[in-house]
This record gives sequence, C-alpha cells and structure tokens, in this order.
Amino acid sequence: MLNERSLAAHQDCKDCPIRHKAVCARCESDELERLEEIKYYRRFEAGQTVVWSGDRMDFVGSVVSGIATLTQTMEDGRTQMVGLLLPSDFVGRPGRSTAAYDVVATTDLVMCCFRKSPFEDMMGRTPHIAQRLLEMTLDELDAAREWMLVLGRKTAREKIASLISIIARRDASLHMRTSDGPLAFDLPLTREAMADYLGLTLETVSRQISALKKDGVIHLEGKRHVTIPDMDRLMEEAGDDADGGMLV
Amino acid sequence: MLNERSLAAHQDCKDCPIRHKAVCARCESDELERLEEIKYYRRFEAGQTVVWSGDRMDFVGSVVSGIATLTQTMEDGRTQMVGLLLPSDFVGRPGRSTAAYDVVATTDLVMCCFRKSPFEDMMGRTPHIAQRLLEMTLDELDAAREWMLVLGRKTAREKIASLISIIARRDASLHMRTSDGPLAFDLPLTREAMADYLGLTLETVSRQISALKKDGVIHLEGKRHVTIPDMDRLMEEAGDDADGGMLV
DNA sequence: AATGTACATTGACGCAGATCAACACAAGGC
DNA sequence: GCCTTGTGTTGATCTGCGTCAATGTACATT
Repeated sequence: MLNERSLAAHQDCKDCPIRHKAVCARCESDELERLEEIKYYRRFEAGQTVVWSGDRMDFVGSVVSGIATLTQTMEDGRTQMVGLLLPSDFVGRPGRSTAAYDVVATTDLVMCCFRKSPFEDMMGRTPHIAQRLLEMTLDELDAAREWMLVLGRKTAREKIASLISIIARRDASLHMRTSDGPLAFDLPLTREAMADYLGLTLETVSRQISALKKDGVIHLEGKRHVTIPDMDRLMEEAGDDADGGMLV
Repeated sequence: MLNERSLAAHQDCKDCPIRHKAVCARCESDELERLEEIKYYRRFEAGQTVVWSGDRMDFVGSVVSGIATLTQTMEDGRTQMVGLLLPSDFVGRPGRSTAAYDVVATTDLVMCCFRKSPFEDMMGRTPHIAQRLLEMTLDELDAAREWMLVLGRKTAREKIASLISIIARRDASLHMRTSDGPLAFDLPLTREAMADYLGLTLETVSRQISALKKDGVIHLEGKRHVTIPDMDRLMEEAGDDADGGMLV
C-alpha cells in the first residue's frame, strides 16, 4: 500500500511505480528497456472486478489512477476488505499463480501491468527490483497489522476516525500538501465499503460519521466531501498517539 | 509466518531457515559460507521481551525453537497481537532500522540471527535470497489479511475455532502428521494471549472454549491439552470452507 | 500446613453495536 | 410528470460480548 516513502519515490514517474528512481537509478538501462517491453495498461470501470479470488492471475502491476479494493468473502456473504489500493500501490504476487482475494475497482481504474513470468525473470536478474518489492511488501504487511489493531481493539467511533485520518493523510501526501491548515477531500468509498473495511455495519458507519460531524471533529458537505479543521483532534479521536502510528 | 511451504522447505535444516534447500540449492557456496560467518544464536526465557516497538533492531533472524508473539499496544493499554512466531518463522525488516512491534518470547526461545547490514549486503548480491524473503513476506501478508477477516467479521465462537484449527494444522505439519485420525496438542498460549490475538477478553475466550468442549467439538485435558476428534467439524465451526482457507 | 501467585472458570449485569425497518434524496430513464 | 435504483440517514429493539466480581486449581515458597 501507499505510504509516504513509496509515494515520494513515485513522484518522478506517474505511470509506473516499479520504474521510479528508488529502484531504477541503480539499474542498468537494458533492464529498464526490458521492463518497458513487457509493460501494458488495463482500464476498468467503476464496479468492475479486476480478478476473482482463486482465479489464475498472470500479471503483476500497480495502480496508475483510481481506487481498487481487496476483499475476502465467507460463504454466508460476510465480507471483509483487506486492502485499499490507491495510485502507486502494487498488486500481485511474484511466485504465485492465483489471486488470493477479489480485486474490485471502486472507481474508474487504470493499471500498469507486467506479464508475470517475464517480470519474475527480471527480478531474478535484478536484485534491486526484488529488494524494492520486498520493501513495498513489508510496508503492506505493516499496514495490514496496523489494521488488525483497528479491527480487534478500537471502538466504532475510533475506527471511523482512523479511516478518515488515513484517507486524509494519503490524500494530503498525494497532493503534496505541506502540513497544517484544514484538509479537504472526498471520501472515495461508500458507507458500505467503509463498513466492510472497518468490520462494522453501514448503519453504524453512518451514525458515527454523523456523531463526529455533530461534535465538530469533521465537517461534511453533501455525503462525501469532508473537511478536517484540526488533524490532531481527529487523530486523538482515532486513538493514535499523535503523528506516531498508521503507516498505510 | 509458518505455512506448509516454508515448513517443508525447512525440513533439511533445523537451525536456520534462511539456509534451506529452496534457496540454497541455487546459491553459490561462497555465499553460503558468508551467511554462515554472520550467523549467531540468541536465547530468551519465557516472558522476556526480544525487542520493544520503536527500538533499534540491528539483526534479522528466525525462530529455531519456542514461540514468540508480535504485539501492538495503544496508550491506554489495549493490546492486539499481530503475529505468532513459530519455529522457522522469520523476524526482521531488511531496509528498516527499528522494530515496528513488541516481540515477546512466550516460551523459552532460541533464535538464529544475522547482523542486519551484512545480511542486506548479501541480499543485494544474491537475488535468490531476496526472492525467498519476498515469498515469505507475502505468506505473512496473506496470514495477516486472513486474520483481518477473523477479527472483523467472525463471532467469538468462530474466532476460537479458527485459532485452534490454525494451531492444530501448524502442529500437525510440524510433526509431519499425515491427515486423519484425532489430533492432539498443547495450546501454546494463555487465555489472555489468545484473547489478545482474537480481539476478545480472556473471559470470553474461556467461556467459548468451555462451550466448544461441551458441544464435543474439542476435548480438553487439563487446561491446555486439546484433542480434536473431527477436524472438519472444527473448521465448520470456524466458518471456513473446508480445506480452503487459512494460510498461516 | 499455610500462604502466595499465576492462570482459569463461571455468574450477573449493562452497553455498544447489530438488526430490522422506515424514510430522504439525487440521478437517470421513460 | 412518475417510477426506479442507488445511496445515505435515523429510529426502535435486540443481543453478543465486555465488565465486574467471586471462586477454583495447580504449583511454588516458607
């Protein structure tokens, strides 16, 4: 998933996160050429499924624009979102042939893909790429574990505050906002999707958002547009120690 | 974390998971020598903390014997376990200098360690090691995400059944049990530690274990020794589609 | 035997969040 | 205009699990 580090690294190449300075400044140029050769783009509409859990997945890639979600579903229909993919986030599992989760586009989505086997070949010859991928995967692991704390131990109100503060921070770094001043952005998820991320029902999500609004922690314009007058206050509501946690 | 794959790979070298066939059959022998040079062992007693979250961590390594936990704690003391380390599991973050979680030995523990910077150097020269580490990290990521479903969407009873079935399966593969027949093993965690893993209170854990026992899903001898008469039944209780899920 | 400590079980009670249900509002399509 | 569909809000009620508290069990220490 996205974090300040991978994002910063991504600045110099909007369309292909693998090929950014952090990796490629150290790579030989013919390796870069080869990456370029096996690269292609895929476009999805909002609501479309990118891959189904268990299906063969013969590419790896990253999000160029739009938002996708990773979800798991039990037989009886209970679902849990296990990841949120924003621009520059990586998808795919070198060394695996099938997808472990449903990947769904929640907005229109553009992905930059590489066919898996040539990509793996390249990884074998280019240690920096494998190392870079390892770092990105460790970031995702941190994010997933951070989220385990949210799911296991936080109250509904704290969960909502956590989610909003994560989205706010991602959005801020995406637009290179330099700290301070009120943040404003659109929630990229429906109430139901938030509920699936937070392990709540959509009614509880709605109620808690209303409560945070009433208490002045956030302002709402319409149903989606949020402004945050005081980020520290929000993080306090989220139960985070100021500017410490939340790697996502 | 442990799974069938990393475990199988581990069979041929009990003391050092990095140096098993899956990686090293393809490595040059002088690289192996160098790994050997920077390797050392550390021993911890039950209850000792291996590293504190935020502390400098200048090694990576893996569990040789015993059990350790990864936990996160909020300021007010709420804690969530985010990982369970069993023999052959890897700890550490190439490319990071500080620990992200508390690592605590819950039993006497032996770890096989490598100083971080020489290990990283080696990774840079030996693509297979980076790739192997990437695969292991992807396994952990799957496990963490699988656990997000448990934390976010399962009932207390299902959570307990999930935990017991995971421990049962790990134990079975550790002893190379070939399917079928009742499984028997000791729970390696206190009720409190289970509660921290499952996002429950220890009272609820105790109650649900009693309930599963009363309903014949498990048998209990003393407080820790469990036998499972019917694994399929247990997995049904866990809400897993038979032999599908649960990668941990 | 007496005492302490760590771990586990069980009961009584209350509340946060789920569930069920009604309603609001905007955007299309006809 | 009217109807439908997707999305969000709010209320009333129910319940699973947390909280508080008492009790039990096994072992170690003196």
